[in-house]
Amino acid sequence: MEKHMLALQLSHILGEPYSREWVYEQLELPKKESFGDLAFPCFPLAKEFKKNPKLIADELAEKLKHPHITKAESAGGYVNVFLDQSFFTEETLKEVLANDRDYGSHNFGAEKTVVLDMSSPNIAKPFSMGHLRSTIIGNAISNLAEKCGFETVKVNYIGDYGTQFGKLVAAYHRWGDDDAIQADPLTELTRIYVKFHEEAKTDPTLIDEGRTCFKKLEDADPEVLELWRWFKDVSLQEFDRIYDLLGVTFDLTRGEAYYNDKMEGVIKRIAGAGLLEESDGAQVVRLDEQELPPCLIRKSNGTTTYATRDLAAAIDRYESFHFAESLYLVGHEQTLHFQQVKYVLDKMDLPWANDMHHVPFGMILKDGKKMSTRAGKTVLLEQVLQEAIDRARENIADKNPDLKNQEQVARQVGVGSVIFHDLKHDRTHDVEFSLDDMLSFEGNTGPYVQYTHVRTKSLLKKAGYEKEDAEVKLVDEKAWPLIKLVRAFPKVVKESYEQYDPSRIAKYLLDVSRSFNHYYAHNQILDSDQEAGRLTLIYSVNLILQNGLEILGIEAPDQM
RNA sequence: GUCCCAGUAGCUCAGCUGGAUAGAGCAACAGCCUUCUAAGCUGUGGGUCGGGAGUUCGAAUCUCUCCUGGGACGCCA
Repeated sequence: MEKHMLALQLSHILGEPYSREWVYEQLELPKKESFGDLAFPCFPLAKEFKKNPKLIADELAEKLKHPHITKAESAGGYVNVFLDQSFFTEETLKEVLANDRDYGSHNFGAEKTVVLDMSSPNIAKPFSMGHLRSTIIGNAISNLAEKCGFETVKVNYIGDYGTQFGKLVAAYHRWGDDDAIQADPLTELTRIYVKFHEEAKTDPTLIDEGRTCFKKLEDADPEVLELWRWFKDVSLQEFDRIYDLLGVTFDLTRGEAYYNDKMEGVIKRIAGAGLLEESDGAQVVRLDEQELPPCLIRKSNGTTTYATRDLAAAIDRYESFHFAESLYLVGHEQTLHFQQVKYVLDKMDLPWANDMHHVPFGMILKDGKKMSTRAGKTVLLEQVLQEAIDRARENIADKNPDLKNQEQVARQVGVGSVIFHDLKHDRTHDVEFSLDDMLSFEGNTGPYVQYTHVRTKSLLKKAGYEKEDAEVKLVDEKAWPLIKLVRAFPKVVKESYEQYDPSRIAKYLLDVSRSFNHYYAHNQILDSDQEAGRLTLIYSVNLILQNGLEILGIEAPDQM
């Protein structure tokens, strides 16, 4: 609101050709506290006025008068504006108290549904760090969507189909060991899957054998079907353990195989729309106008592809949920695939195809290279989580040995550090895997934010703070940077959702934490002359940290 | 070969869709616990924003080009 206010004032002074909107776009947040709270650069005006920007700034600063602006000064071609701190402090604290737990929420998503395709691990393969990104980012975006008023449907689209399972079955026929699979399913299944690919290097007939086995699966051969079910069951059990640890739930867990009997119908629809063409014995949809390679619908041996299944799934999702947005939390490397799927639906005259968005993310690299199951080069998420929890436990024993619920807090902090580490990075960038980095509890980390939350909680508890007798008046120059951050929260939530970018929340929480800790270290809060007002500020910070961590899917313990 | 993405401090990353002296954290070094949890705070050192050209009042940010790394490019998903 202060930005609109200033834009209006400046536009008024400048006159007709300079609209409020234009001025609003020009306004910036100064980089330094000493430059005030808002700044208007005068360089664009210099040319038109044929005047030195400094002179323009001088004049504007002189003319700018408003009850809620305490000072306007000209510096380096800018008009630096200082806001009335006590007025805006009071406004901010009132706003927080009025909304309380809903502070930062919006309702522009009301009556609309967002479907998220997330996590989507492949059965018979270990849950890797790569799946973590999809799970964690998807979960956070889902939480953001709910903050904005949307209904969400989280779908775990399990990879339980395709030639890879033919290969797995073929591998099982050769080297399968039932006892070993019972004992440690994913490890054993991965072992024979890796072995299959190694052997296939010298014996290419194995690949055909795999394809044949998949064909049998698609034709519902009882023996193959039985194996497939078994692999699937044991895998899902393993995945559930991890979802429990992460605290992530789904509204729908559905495998690709679910769409098996819907394939022919979809293919008929595509053909009916006159899109299907024969090519090298396979059936494809050409996407020449989009300058994309054709989308493969049916392979030459008659089996379907994952594109076909994604098409069937997309149609099914629309018919089930009539989504406003359908998001796919899937790695960067599948960008082309989702473009193809979208265009095929578009060509089928399904207008909602435009509401589908691939939300890509970068890969987790090991020594600068992609980690691949086939090469047996993956880092297992569960081991990482356990290691994180162990380190958190050691920390507690060292720093707060009398803490109650140590095991629970160790879990919250350990898991929180892993989740936060993932979410603080720009979604689309690749990240180099580093255990030490991920399990660090100092600096820009999840535990740092959690610890800050604990501090606010502890202050409120000690003071016996009650929201009912909150004081919204606070004159405290030192608190101003923190107040400004509190003010920004709703906007950060909105932008974070619109950009599908949880890292904005993570970075914001670090800013809030840093600002709070600085304030905390330099100002007495309890038993100070403005204790009541300061506590309301602490309450606001507490609310934001708790809310923000919740959005990221991280728990906030009261003590640690 | 074609297309896409990235390159910022020793390391990991920010940099708000073109603006003021490019910022955090880690690591290193030096301080701060008889006061609200030291998982914290304060300070120091550390940069040719991959190279080059262009656009303009102004470029880490936009355009072009080159270098480097990564990814994708119908019968894997």
